Parts: sequence; C-alpha cells; structure tokens
Amino acid sequence: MIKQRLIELLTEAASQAQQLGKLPAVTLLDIVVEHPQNAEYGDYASSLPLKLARATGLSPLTIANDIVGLMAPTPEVASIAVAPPGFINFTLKDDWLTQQVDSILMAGDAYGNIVLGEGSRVQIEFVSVNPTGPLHVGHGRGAILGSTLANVLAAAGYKVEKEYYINDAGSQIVAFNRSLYARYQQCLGVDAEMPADGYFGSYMVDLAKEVIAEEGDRFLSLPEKEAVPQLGQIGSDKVIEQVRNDLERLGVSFDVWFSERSLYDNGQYQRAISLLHQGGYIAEKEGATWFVSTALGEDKDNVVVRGDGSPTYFASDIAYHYNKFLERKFDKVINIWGADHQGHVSRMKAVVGALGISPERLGVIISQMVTLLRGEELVRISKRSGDIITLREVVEEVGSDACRFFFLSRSADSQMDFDLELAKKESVDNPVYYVQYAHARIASILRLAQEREIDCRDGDVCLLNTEPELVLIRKMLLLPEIVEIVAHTLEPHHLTYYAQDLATVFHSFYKQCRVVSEDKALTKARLKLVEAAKTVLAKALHLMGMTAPDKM
RNA sequence: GUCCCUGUAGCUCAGUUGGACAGAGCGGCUGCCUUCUAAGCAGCGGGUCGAGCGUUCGAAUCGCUCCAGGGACGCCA
Repeated sequence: MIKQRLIELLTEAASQAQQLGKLPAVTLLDIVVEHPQNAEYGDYASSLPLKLARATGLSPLTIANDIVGLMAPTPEVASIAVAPPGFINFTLKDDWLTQQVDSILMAGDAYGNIVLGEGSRVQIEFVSVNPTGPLHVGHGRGAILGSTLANVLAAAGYKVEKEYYINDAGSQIVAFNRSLYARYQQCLGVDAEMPADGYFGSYMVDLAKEVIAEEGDRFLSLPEKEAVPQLGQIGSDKVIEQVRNDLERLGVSFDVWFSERSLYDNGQYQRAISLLHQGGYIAEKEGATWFVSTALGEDKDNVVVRGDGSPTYFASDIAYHYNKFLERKFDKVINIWGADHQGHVSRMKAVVGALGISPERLGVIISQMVTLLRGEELVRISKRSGDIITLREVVEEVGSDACRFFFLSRSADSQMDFDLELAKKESVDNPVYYVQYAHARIASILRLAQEREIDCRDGDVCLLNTEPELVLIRKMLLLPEIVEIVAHTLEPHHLTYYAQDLATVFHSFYKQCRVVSEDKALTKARLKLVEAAKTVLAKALHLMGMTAPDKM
C-alpha cells in the first residue's frame, strides 16, 4: 500500500535526522499520513513535524525541511513539499499511477486485500435472535453489519468465523413452548389459555397449524410435561429454519450455529464458574450466586445462579465467552448486539477480564434501534404483541441490495428510521443503483469492445494521462485503505461512501472520455482502465454483500 | 438518579480517531442525450458543526458544565 510506503519513507528520514543530530531522540510512534482535503496540497500529507515540534521545542518548519532534505527520490513520488505551518505534502507520479492499472488487473478479485490480520482467528457473532419468532428489520441491521464486517475482515487477512448463538435455554424458550402448546390445543378444538408472558403474534397460530399438519394430534395424549418441551423443540427448529432462510435472502450466512444449551452439556459451564470462583469473583448472598462485578468497578453485582438453582442468561454468557476464548481459542471475538444489550457490555468485559483475558480482545458493536415507519405512522415490531412486519417482507419489498446499502450507509451508532413507503419510492433514486449503474456501464463498454474484437492486453497504460483518468486511478487506489479503516474501526459504513465516490469519478470520466474510439492505442489503454475500475467497483460491492450487475 | 448512543445544509447522514478554506445524497433552481446505458454529467444556492467554558500552534473531533432526543439500568433474555 502506497500509504504504508510513505510512512516508511518518513520514518527512515526522521530517524536519519536523529542520527545526524538534527532532531532530538524522541520516539517516533504512530506516524500518520492522511489525505489533505484540498487536492492542491497533493495526494498525501503528514503533520509529523508539527507533532515533533511539541516534543522537541524546535520550529516545525525547520523539522519539516530537515526531514524532507533527507528523503531520496523514489519511483512513486513526484514531489515532497514543505508547507506552513509544518506539513509535509506528497504528490504521486503520474506514470506510477498509471502503472497501478496493470497492478489492479493483475490482482483481480484479490485487489483490496491486505495482510493486516496476519491470519489471526476472529470470531464474529451476530443476529443470535431467540428462536421464538420471525426476524424484524432491527435484526436485519445487525445481520448486514455482521456479514459485511466478516467480509472485510477476511479481506484484511483475518481467519473469520461467523456464528449464530441460539438461545435455546432459559425462560423465554419456556414461554415460547407453552405458547405453542396452547395454540396447538386451540387449533385442535381444545380449550386452552395462552400464558400471560406468551407470544401472541399470529405466526404462532400458523406454526401450530404447520406442526399439526406434520405431526397430527399425538401431543394431546401426552402428559403436558412431555408435550410442551417436545412441541417446543419442533417449533423452534422450524423457527430457526425460517430465520436461516430469511437471512439467506439478505445474503447472510453463518459458519457455526451454536447452541446455548450445549454449554451445560459437557462441563464448560462448571469450568467457567470455577475459574471465576478461584479468582474470588463469585459470592453467595440472598440465597443466590452472584458475580461480584463491583470488585471490578461495576455499579452492581449480577446474579449467576438463581435462588431456585437455575442459571441466568448472564451465566450462559459467561460460559459462552469462556468457550470462545479458552476452549476454542479465538484471538479476537466480536459481538454485535442490539441497543437493548447496551448495559450488558461493561459487565461482559469485566467477566472476560476476570477469566484472565485481555478485554481488548473482545469487541462489542451496539447497533442502535431501527424505527419502522409506514409514512408518518409507527409500525410495531415487537414479537410479543400482535402483528409484525417481518424482515422477510421488507426484503421482498425493497430488495436485498438496497436493504444492505441502506443499512450500511449509516454508522451503527446512530438510530435510524426505515420508512416502508419511502423505501420503494426511494429505491429508484437509491445510491445503490448509482453505484451498480457504474458497474453496468463498464460492462456495456466491455461488451462493445468484445463485439469489435478488440484485445486490450497489450494496451499501454502510459497513455492514460488526462485529468479524469488520473482522478479515477487515484480513487481506485484507496480501496485497500478503506479495507484497513473498516477492519480497524469495525465501521463498515465507510465502504458505502467509498463506493459512491468511486462511482462518481467513474461517471465523470465516462462523460469526458470516450473509451472505444478511432484511436486504437488509446482505446486499448482506456479499456484496461475501465476493466480495472470494474474490478474495484465489484470488489467494493461484494465486500458489502451486494451484487455487481452487468446490465440494468 | 446512574450509565450508553445521538445532536453538522430544508430533509437523511458522512467527516479517515486533533490538521490546512466544513462534505455527500435527496429536495430546489440552470444547462447537457444523432457517438460505449440520461438509473448519467456540469453548475448555482444552502452552515453560529445543540450552547458555553477549557486544553492546543490548530477543535465538528479531546475535557468539563449545561440543553434536547432516544435507549439501558430484572433472581427477563
């Protein structure tokens, strides 16, 4: 990556300056190179001299001149300039830029990949909705965030595993099972009452009917104690299958479906708790077992085992994270949770620390609420009450690509409205089509070239010397940097903005530069350029889990 | 009451973790299709970056205090 190269050059020059006694021996940590907002300042800029001025007491301009004076000419850089109050500005060479077109074509699908992760193992867990009902749009947001991050982390050189945690233990499952049993009985003409904390959505009636169609009325003759869990198992298996299908339509898949219940099967739960016990983080009081998070700076302690001896959700999560870090030994674990789990973050970090794991290895992304609207009207999406608009319905109406782009284009931190009325109307003006249209336009050019049997493999990229061409190349070169930023910040929304920028410079190029023309040599060079642009656009779209259409 | 997120153009939101004159899309207003896709291009207009104080050579970005909106604070998950 060129940015990395410039950082190396700066580091070398600065340490050379130190050896020559021009610069005091202060540490040169994290040298930053960035893109100036104003293009007149060049392609990259560093404020290193300004930073060093503070540490050394020297004038920033003097430092800048000393450092620049020690930088040797390189094949990439046309000019290195000092600018007040103490910036070092780099401008890249045009012929180096044009050569990058060949590099991109050579890299193909792998263009944009970087080695940041060095093969370390990252687990990313997301969606993980209780198997008690269909997904809604809020879940879709987490799903899209997670799957995109997984794509980007893989491109950044990590070994990524995507996981769905199935909450198949605990009280909500009991409520689900009893609700299904009640609906099952009702559908078979038996007078039964729904539990007060039950799931009243109409999908439960459909589910009961489906079970009856396949299993008949045989559960009526079983004692309730046997019928409820058996029915519940069948029901939640069906729900999970639905969840899997709905996510597939959004282009989301998982490597592992992990059962919460399995944590209690093979002693992992016991080992996790005893490890905390050894550390002195477990205490008995008020008839229950507690995790003493106050000892780790938390506001309050949390119950692990209830008075009746049953473990809480928190207990499961302790065992689950023990499993992730100490049994499966992931280097890094990322959880994507909804805003309602926000209070869970700090105590989970405390648990991880108490288990002897550096809390930085646990990353938690909180995806903020999605408010579903129909015009001005608020649409309820709670599973417990009444009818809901499911994720499936939204995806069918709006389309997977537009859904993905819409959710990705806002940072996970900000709440968002999803207006069903606007979704369809706006889909015509949606930026997603602007990006895909650029890809389709290129495909169209390449089709024309193929019809005319133009082989551009011997094209000379040096001919690409006009402004629109160089602007396009510069933008293409940013993809690896975007991958790095997203992998580092875990904020995939940068990708959507990059994709739009790239499409913009392409559309502008397209308007100004005719590709297939009478000039054979230029045609070949430009065909190479647009093919490279197609590669980069497609890569950006694929990282976001979207399609790159050849026709629109 | 404590904690978390948010507050930037008429609307929806970016702003590369402190850099150089604050950006995009939508909407509004002007132009541009006999040549590779007009789902496009070029241009105009639009701002007290919620408010105030502070740190710094330099703040939308960091700290403190307020204001406003949303969320979380259970032996639910």
